[in-house]
Amino acid sequence: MHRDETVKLRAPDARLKSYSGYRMKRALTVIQADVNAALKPHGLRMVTFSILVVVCDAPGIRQSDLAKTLLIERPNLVVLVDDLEQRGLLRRERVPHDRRAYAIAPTDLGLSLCTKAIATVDAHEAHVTQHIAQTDLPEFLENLSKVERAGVKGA
Amino acid sequence: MHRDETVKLRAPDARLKSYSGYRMKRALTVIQADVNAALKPHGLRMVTFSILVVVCDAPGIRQSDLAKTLLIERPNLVVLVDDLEQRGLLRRERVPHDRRAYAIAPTDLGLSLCTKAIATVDAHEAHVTQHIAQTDLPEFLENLSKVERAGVKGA
DNA sequence: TATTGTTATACTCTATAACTATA
DNA sequence: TATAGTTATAGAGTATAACAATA
Repeated sequence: MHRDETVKLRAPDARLKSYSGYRMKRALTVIQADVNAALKPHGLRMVTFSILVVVCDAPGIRQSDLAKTLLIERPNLVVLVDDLEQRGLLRRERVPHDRRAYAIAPTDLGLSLCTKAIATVDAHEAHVTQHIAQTDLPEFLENLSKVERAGVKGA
Repeated sequence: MHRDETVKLRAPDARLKSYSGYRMKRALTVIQADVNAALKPHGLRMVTFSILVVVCDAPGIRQSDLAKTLLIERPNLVVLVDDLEQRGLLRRERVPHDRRAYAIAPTDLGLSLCTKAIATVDAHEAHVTQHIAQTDLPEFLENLSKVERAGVKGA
């Protein structure tokens, strides 16, 4: 075993750690796998959970507004809504005065699943942020949004 | 135009915004597209940049340690290293006393590209964090690592 | 038996062009 | 002309099983 030098060397990614994008990617990789595992019993992933929550919170939202809200390209949203619709969690209804558009609304099944899934994700969120002081949490969340706003799409 | 109600309504994703994973995903989507665009002239993406930086910073690192460091599955790393090797940016060298392993080292070309790419990404990082107070930045980065450590893989 | 690098594979995510039907 | 939803497609990212060579 020539490799264990006892002396603790500088981490190979020490330089990368100065980049917020690198830290964010690592953190997200870990907790997304985690939340997806937590949502699996509900038959949901992080994306489909997000869609369900928005539709339950803003029933009748247009599909295109849903895409804009979640930063999902419209073509990619189609199959996701298809999936949730086929499982009876939400419905595509026609918009009265615009026959191009669809209003997305939750079914009773969708609403009840949403409530359960939210409880699961809330518990998970508490776990994820356990090492951050409660008082620092709002600032942390706000800083994440500040980073988002600094991107080209937000500027 | 029946839809503009003048009254500013609650954002449809208001509830989702209480989740760090949701905010992180949004922020990362935006800035990753941004940094990838900035790295494109160098022929690099965020992943390949990360690999190059680690290899330049820890020349001779084993391929498997590189994978562990960057949270990349070994099979997925192979093609990435292939790409950088074929472009003459790094080399696979044999490890003296373990003929299974490869030590990855940068070429002169790789070292010089790395220097240039780091300058690009440093400038980009300054832009990304422009809305965060300088004094808050270390805490923000540390909180991202705290989230990572809270994940199953780190606990 | 375990580990290193590899191949093959599959599923998800992201992004763009182009079509249709409406406006 | 422009927009909403859709189809098709391609490129990335992520994950697992299984193999050969070596420890």
